[in-house]
Amino acid sequence: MNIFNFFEAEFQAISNDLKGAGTIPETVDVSKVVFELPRNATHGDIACNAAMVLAKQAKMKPRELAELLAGRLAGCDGVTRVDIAGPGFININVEPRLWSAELRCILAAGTQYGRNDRGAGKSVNIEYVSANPTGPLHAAHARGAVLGDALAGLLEFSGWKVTREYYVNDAGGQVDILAHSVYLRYLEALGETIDTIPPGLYPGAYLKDVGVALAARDGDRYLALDEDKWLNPVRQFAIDAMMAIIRKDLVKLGVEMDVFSSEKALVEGGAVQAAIDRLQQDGHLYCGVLEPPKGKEPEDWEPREQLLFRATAFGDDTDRPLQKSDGGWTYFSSDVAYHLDKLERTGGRLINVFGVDHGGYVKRMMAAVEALSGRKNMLDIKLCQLVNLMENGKPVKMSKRAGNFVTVRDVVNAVGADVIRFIMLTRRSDQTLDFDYAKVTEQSRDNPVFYVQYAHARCSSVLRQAGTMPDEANLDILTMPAELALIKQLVSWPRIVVAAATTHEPHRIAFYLMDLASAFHSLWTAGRGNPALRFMLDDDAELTAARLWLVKATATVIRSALNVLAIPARDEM
RNA sequence: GCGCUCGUAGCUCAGCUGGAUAGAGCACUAGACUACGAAUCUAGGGGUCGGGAGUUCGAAUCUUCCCGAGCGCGCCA
Repeated sequence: MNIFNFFEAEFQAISNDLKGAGTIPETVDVSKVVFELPRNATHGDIACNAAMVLAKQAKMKPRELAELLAGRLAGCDGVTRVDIAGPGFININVEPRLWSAELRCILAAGTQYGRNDRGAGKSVNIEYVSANPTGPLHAAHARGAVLGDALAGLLEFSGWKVTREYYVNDAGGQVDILAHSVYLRYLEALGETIDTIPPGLYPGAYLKDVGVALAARDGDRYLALDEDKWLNPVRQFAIDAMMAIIRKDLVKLGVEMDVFSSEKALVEGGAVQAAIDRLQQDGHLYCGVLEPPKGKEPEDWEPREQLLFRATAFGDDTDRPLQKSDGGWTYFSSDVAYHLDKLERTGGRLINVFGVDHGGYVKRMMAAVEALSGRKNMLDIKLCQLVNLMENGKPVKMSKRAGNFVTVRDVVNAVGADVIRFIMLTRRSDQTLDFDYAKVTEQSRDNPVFYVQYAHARCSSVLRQAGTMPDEANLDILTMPAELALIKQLVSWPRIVVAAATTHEPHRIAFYLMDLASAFHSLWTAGRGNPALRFMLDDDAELTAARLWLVKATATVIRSALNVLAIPARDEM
């Protein structure tokens, strides 16, 4: 039993008791009452906000209610003192044994410590990366990849049934351009001289290999054909080649998708028409003329009547067109179909990880999912800000026009997947992030990956030197402030998981790991100045045993948290 | 013009969905080394949380209006 859950359960009993006695009304809602570690350690071991949260409902003054509750809480097992402070905080001090009991839970659970069942086995679909199949993943894609993947690990750790999904935009104009670009390289492979790649086509050298491979497989059969004859096979070949590259890049990053969904298959299977029929039936569509956007009117704007989705009924700023002037579907309408497909397949919630450049797309997608599902909050969209690649503080130059950009593969080869996975989570996802090659491989406090891994390596080092672990230890004797500070940090892990999972914010795990590492490094160094604080003591086998278990628990929690991020812990640096 | 994401220490950023005297790291100052028990740690100075108004016991957090930055705004995806 988690110490916080213990007090929450005790509080539940106390409030029921008070309700029964008529001291507080039956209707009082205690769901916002929390027991937590106070920010300031001088405020005791555990703080409770109940008096402030419930004062209005109970029609009592916060301090008065606090007095009442404090009296009851003082009677709970292990409580040594209860104070009331500030506007009505109830600060509880407990016997150290309550903390060491938690330590035993950690050791019993191993790296499963922190897991919870909030998801209750329900399905959630996370769509991320979904880069166009027109080239290798570039560095900016890595952030979305890591965010989505960490989120997936986090939600699994919280009891959700997670599907990791990549949406392949293999229909539409971009892949036609790809096909034309590859066709040029194909001609080149067959001996024709290509001076310059015409503007509008993909100039990247990575397409040369694709042209060569196409020539090797199919020979010169497309040479004399008209475009409408070669376009389909060349396009398919190119898309397959690009997706093979992208999958390899993802594997290098440690990302393994469960599902790759094809836009082309969706469209050809009639899913768009089906989705539109569905919206039509439910009365969400109409034909109308859109106002041009104010302030920035496109030069070629022509008012025209078109099929529109009534997105404004679901909070969007304007209604959204579903059909292009040439009669084809807009990207939005195939995306509507795709989200309907995901809703039906998943039978649960959806999460999309988008780049910031798709920010303007969020409202209409939320609107569409609400219209399709008939429910709010079925879709959460995480926007991923830009990554600035740096080398010793200076931006890395990239020339898009020449087609040479820094790829995910380049970065993985330079610094390793573990470093990328961690560093990408050292900022909130909606904050821009500087990724400095030099700094992220530095072996110092400046580099959070190193700092965390080093803490784990130090734990391993101690355990190595100790040899075998003592079978039993009296953990109740771990009572020094620095020890208790570390234990409290360890005990926080399950709550971090819950908070990060419910807010869909995996960066909290990275920050937690840094805090935990800091608490451990601090305790470690304390032993330097004061030999009595060392983990292994020649003259005190009992304390040594207890401290070894503390070290073991620390390593366990670090490993558990790194596991969620799919980063292996290291035993040596 | 409208919308989205932001604005927190000199710099880079957290802030547990409204809680206590707003926290870290870097840098700066002063200290601690028998190197996997110094790749680290301890202590110190440093703030009008962009600005105004509002909501309430209580606001960095919620509402609203300004200022500033980035992104987006039918027939690209």
